[in-house]
Amino acid sequence: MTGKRGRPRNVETQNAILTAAYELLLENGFASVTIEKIAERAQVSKATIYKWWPNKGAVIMDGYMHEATARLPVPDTGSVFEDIELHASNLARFLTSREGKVITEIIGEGQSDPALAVEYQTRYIQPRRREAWGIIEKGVERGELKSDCDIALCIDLVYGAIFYRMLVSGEPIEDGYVKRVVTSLFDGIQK
Amino acid sequence: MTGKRGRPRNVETQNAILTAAYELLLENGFASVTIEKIAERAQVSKATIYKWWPNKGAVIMDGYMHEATARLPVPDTGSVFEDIELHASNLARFLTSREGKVITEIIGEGQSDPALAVEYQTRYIQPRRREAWGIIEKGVERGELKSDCDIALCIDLVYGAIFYRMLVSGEPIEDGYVKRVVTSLFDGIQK
Amino acid sequence: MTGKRGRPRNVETQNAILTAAYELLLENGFASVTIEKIAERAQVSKATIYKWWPNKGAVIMDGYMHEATARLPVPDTGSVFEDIELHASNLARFLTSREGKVITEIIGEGQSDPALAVEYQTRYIQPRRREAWGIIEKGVERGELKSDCDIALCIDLVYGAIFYRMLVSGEPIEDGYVKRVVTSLFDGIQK
Amino acid sequence: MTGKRGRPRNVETQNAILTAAYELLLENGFASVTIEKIAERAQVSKATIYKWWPNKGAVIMDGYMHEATARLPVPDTGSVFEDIELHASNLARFLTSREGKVITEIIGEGQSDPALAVEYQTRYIQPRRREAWGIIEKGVERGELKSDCDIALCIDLVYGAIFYRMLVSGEPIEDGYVKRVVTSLFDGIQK
DNA sequence: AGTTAAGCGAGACGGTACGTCTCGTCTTTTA
DNA sequence: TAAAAGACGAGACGTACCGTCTCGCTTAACT
Repeated sequence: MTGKRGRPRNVETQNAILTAAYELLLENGFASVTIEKIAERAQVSKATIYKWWPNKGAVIMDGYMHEATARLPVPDTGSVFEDIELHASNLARFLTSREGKVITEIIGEGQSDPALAVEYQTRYIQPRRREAWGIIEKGVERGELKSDCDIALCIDLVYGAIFYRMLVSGEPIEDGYVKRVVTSLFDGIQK
Repeated sequence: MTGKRGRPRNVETQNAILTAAYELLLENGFASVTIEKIAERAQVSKATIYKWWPNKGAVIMDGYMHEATARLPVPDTGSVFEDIELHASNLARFLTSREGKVITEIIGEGQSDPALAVEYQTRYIQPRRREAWGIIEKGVERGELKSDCDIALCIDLVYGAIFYRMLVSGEPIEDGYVKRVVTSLFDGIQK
Repeated sequence: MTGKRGRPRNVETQNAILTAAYELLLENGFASVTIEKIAERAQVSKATIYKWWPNKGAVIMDGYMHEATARLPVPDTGSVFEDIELHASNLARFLTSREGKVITEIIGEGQSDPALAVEYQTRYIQPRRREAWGIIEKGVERGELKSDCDIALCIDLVYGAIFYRMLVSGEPIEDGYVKRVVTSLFDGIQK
Repeated sequence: MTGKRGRPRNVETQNAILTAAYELLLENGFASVTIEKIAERAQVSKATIYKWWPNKGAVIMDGYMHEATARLPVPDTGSVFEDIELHASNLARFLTSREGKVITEIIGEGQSDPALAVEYQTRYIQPRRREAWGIIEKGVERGELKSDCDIALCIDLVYGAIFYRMLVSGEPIEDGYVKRVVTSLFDGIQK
């Protein structure tokens, strides 16, 4: 009775939409991506897009996750310090790239669109956090970090500093910045 | 010869515009504020608005700075730890308020609008940073903090963590969070 | 071997479509009947409708002929005057009813849809004309009317006046109108 | 206070819209005229059209009245018979022309659009009726017609027959048809 | 006092995108 | 093999804002 009745969804169509959305995103930035332009480029009817996504944010987010390039490897050198510095540096480098700029725009849009915020949190931010969590956990197990170390908090501190520069203060993330962040946190700043 | 010829600018008009912009901002959020609605509420012609501001972001930013309530006091207890914890807690409390939500929306919009980004950086973020800078500087002078302490970095770490929760991870800023942030940073996390 | 292979055509389906079309027609008027709504109400696929009818006009016309209520009786009192007056009065009364309104809408649509026009002419108008023709013919045979009477023209005059009020001038067809029409035509208007 | 405030309406714009509407009407018929196409051809924003007309029917009706060619002269030969026959023949000839076909479409559309119906009745049909009224009235005054002649009814009969052929029965209006209509009506059909 | 330049409200306008609707076609599965 | 379910491209709908552009009126400073 149930199962698959009717004409099945055309995967080509979906791909065309997501690809078009991503291309436009890279070309012109979030603000000037339009459902109309996506439809035109993907050779697709607007109605088809509205059938499968509730709004612009959702299509773009999906397009981003669909097209965005390969996952960065999670480092495992045997040293928490080096691992976390590598992982955070990779993030910083990515955020300043053409592709990375795009997720800062998505995050920006998410400030006025709770549904979009949930999307990027679960699909982009949390996976990244889980990687960092594993790195730090191993550091605790190896005895490199205090045994009562609050891992979530450490993540907030390191990655917070990077996002803060990108999203809030606008200052550039110069060479060695991440290393200084991690050093300060590891050693503490108190005399 | 140049001087002031013609009818002078009406200050009432400017105030009406800024107030209307701010009210709409609080009522409906950044995304649904429009120049058209501002003009209607302020009993002002759209052209008048466009004459004095280049775009929506600028009016709203100005409206925000014009109306936003009293400055928070900069604490000075004699202890860096306590001062920075108080200052950051005030910020955190503010950001989670109705009024504070509004600047996260402005920051969000700034991700796709460089001019707006410059505005909130110079008019909101940098003043806050200067306050924090003063607090930390005094801590260094008093010998509470390492003498080679990188003050800008410390600010990034503390305030970055808070903004990160607000803008990026979406996790709530629970009671005691700021204290834990400052403690971790002061003591370091290394064994 | 050829005969009837596969699933046979379902008569229920046809009825459901025609009934649905007619119901929607009565409820909302011609303009807001859509193939989509017919399909939904008849629990039928749109493709099935398109398989059997070329367009909306055709389904509605068929639905109308399928469902429209009993034929009016053709009067035969022995007097042309009375017969034609009765027949035309019946038409006038019908045209001003809920159901009758519907065919004026169909005729209206027919002005931009030649195929539909042919349909209602052959299936509705011409049968009515043939009835009138019979009535008048008898009047000629009985010697009540001039022997060289142009029957088609007489029909045009009587029924034309009624349709003219309905479709063109928009004036109501008040009591006694039809009688006055027939009287004027029988007696002539010349002094 | 009242009078002319704000930028005045651009007459060129209105003309462009009405002309475009009329051209499209002649080219493709009522059914395929589109607000979108009118806007495109008139180099005008859709919003401007919607500002001044409530719907497609209204623009087209206005376009028709704006562009439609010169009024036909009202004949005055001294004979009612000849005058009415001329007047009705002119109408018949017009209705079968390219331009005339267009008002039968408008009348058709009016069957599902009461506002449009009121428009063409007051702006097209009633003026024509008033002309015919004058012709017949003079005939009564001259003693050519019965003194108790119901003028409105006479108009219904003559013009009704013509519209009936155009809108309802679909039969062509051949040469001499109008003369036969008027003759039958003048002489009566009764023996 | 008269002239002149600018401020300003009202509102028209071309343009662009929105999200919805219906059309008519096409592609599956089910009976 | 007929039919339902339903995906799909096309394209019009009517609405909302954008940013620009007349208008005509006001208001002051400069003649």
